Amino acid sequence: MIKTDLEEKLGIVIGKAAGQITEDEAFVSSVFSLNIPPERIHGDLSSNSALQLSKILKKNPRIIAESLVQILEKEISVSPLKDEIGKIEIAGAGFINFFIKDEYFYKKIEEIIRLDSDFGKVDLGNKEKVQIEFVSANPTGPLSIAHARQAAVGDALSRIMEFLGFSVTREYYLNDEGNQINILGNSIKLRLKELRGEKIDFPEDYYQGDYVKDMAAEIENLKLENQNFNFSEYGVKNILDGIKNDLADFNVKFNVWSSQGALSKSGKIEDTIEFLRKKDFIYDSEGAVWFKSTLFGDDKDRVIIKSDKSYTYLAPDIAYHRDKFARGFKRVINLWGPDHHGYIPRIRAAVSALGQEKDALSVIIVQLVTLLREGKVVPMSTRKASYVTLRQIIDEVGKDVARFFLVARRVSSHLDFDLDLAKKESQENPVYYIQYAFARISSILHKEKEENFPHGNADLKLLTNLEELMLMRKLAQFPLALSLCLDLFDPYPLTQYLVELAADFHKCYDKHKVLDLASLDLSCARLKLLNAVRIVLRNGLLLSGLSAPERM
RNA sequence: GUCCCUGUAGCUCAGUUGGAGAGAGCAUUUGCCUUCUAAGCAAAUGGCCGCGUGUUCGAAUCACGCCAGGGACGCCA
Repeated sequence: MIKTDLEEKLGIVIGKAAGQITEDEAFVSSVFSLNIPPERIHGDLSSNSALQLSKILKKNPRIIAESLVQILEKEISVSPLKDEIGKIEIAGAGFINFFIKDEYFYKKIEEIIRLDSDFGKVDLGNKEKVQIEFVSANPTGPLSIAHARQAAVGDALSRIMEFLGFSVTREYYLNDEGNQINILGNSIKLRLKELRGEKIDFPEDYYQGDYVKDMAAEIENLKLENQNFNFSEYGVKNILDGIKNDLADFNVKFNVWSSQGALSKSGKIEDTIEFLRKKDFIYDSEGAVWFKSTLFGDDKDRVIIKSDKSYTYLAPDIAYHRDKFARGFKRVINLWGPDHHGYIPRIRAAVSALGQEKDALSVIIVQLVTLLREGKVVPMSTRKASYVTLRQIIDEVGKDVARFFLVARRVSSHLDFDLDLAKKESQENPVYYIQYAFARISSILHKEKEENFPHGNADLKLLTNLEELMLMRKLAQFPLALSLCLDLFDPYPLTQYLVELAADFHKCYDKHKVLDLASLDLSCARLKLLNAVRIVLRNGLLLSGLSAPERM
């Protein structure tokens, strides 16, 4: 969790004070937390230390709070904190509330403007190499709304982690061999026959989508088929191009596309199995080869080579994960759909067997999206092709609306995406609420250039209205929102924060006119504040993968 | 049967990890543009936080048990 300098320093002082009361400093330093109180009148920071201590000391929390405050006031008066902390109050059951002096926030504004696009950047990652693998949809059909959610979440998370000092590689694992790919090739072949007038019987488990017919038509039109024509290869390449194109239009980029076919050819699967066999994590039984995953907490051992000598999906996947760590990643994050959740103990076992620490692998289950049209559930199945594609979503509701919608909720939440509602509400969509704030500021700053308000050295002390003070406080909380995203491995707290920031801005905008030649000094101070708001809004929008339009 | 996710306002969802009168957006109702973008602001209405028991000074939050919805439990990928 990121703490501001102020919180850090204050935390130490509270720890000391609590230590004096309990005579056990080591214990108390971990007990309390600093929070933001529910209402402004309660101050800017709140400590529950007295409530926590009352548990151990078996005394009335308010009495403990009073002794704590006495010590705190004394300590603070002789420390640098005296310039930043104002009033200290006891409220409620025994909360100790701190009021931060406005000077602290004026300095924050200066800091934001100075750091600009770097504001909020805290080096938590120390350039640690992190791999985030997401989407990884099989190249047997276009991306669906479920993939879109993974794409939006994975991309935003990557941006945030990069911003917080990690060296992030975004990777797409391409399952470009095996049964399903053969079926894809056969599906195209059969559609081509059909196109040429042959009577065919199209099996139910073949790919039913129109894109298969389209590919068949292209093969026919361009006369691509010859003796050695590989339908599967053609299908994979064609579909993959479409996937890449869709992702690019969704503002999602990958650094590495990993091919399972290439992995097979490299011999790394055999090497990995050999490695595990030497460690005695492998045995033969019933004509198959098994991985002793129970040694590492799995329910039962898993087959990696079937009795027909072909691999199960697990074999290349273990090799793939071995390869990830061999490439130097200290932390590997997989975004998977909920249908893979039963697979987690297996792959965790494999990673442990490969000699990696437990927390080197994080698996984030991105819950399903239920797509609704006119209030009815749209069924999703790649084989049956009765689903809505990412492309359609982008075309129908727009990239920003879709991305915001997909990223603004906890990944562990099931999500209802009503297409008609999304379109209908697009006028009132929260993403526009945020972008509108940015556009309004841009407009003022644009106008200011014509009229020339010299706000570079403006006196921020002139900002004393409640709305302005609230806005400044919200700006200072930006790093907190980012750190929450990192703690949860989920970008939604950032979008939440941006809505709040935009709301504080709109309130301020509505009440206080910025550009007024009659009160030049005040105008300049407000311009400086707006500049800081503009910077934070822009940083936040970009980290969420959303655009920051200057006009709307 | 076992495991995972979810259950909070009419709808979609937050609730900073156990704290202060339960919040936001949409929907409904009512005000506010001769002034920097009304894609905005202000206000009203709306709650057995799925149900029960327990732990605690304190529970939407933790534990246990139910109920409901979704998903996973292969020598498929």
